[in-house]
Amino acid sequence: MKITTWNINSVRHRIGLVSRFLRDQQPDVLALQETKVVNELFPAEPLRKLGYVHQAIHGQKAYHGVAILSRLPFRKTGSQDFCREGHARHMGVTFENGVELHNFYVPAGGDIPDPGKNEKFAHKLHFLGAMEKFFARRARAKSDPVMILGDFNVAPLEHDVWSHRQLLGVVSHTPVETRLLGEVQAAFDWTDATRHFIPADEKIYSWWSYRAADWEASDRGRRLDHVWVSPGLKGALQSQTILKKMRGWQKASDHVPVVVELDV
DNA sequence: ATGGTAGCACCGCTA
Repeated sequence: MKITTWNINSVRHRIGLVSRFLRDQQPDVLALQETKVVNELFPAEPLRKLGYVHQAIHGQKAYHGVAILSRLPFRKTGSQDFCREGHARHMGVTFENGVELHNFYVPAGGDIPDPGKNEKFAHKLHFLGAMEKFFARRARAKSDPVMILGDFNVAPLEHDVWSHRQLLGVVSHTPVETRLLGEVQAAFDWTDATRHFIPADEKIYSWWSYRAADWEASDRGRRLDHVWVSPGLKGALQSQTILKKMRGWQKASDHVPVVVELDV
């Protein structure tokens, strides 16, 4: 299975880029975040024509929104309420081969890393806590084939950001967030597919701000997008790729896709 | 220390 995740920052604005990506990469599955569109206006038809006839979409007007597009049929689909604000931030599917996939768009959390002063940051911490609880309590065995992916909006490791020291106080890399994401990871013994293949002391990013004059020259990125697999799928990991060059495409999203191949 | 860009919806919000 070739599985991909991409924060698209408006699927309607970038439907041409999505099509190009699907033609180039031919993934079995594409999980999108920030689709920014209600289900009725989701561009289902062009994606169907490319072979992605199985679509589990969960959108809302203007903000957030997630979708799972697949060439492989689903046995089951559904979105859980991890989000106390009622945002469209999760979609889950189970494939016919038994692999279960959860697509998350974790709240960005605003600018001030203090849950007492910033309600958006409090919400982000609550959402991560809900993820931790969901996987800590779930009945399904860790030996089962489960994966979670998406825009987690947290860069957990020192070399997931361009400057660990300068970002310790910046939302996405604060100790409270990285500790909490670590608890989510420990709750199901998840393996971080990117770091399974890329050493922890090597810098790697999936997001570069739109605000840089030259994103590539300054290279002040962060690794916010993740693919995690259960202990039952760890042995099936074949490769991971972060498609940095796509940040340079015309009309690019500020995030690039993460591609993971599994032998299942 | 500041402000820089982008998308959507509406003249601000979220990222």
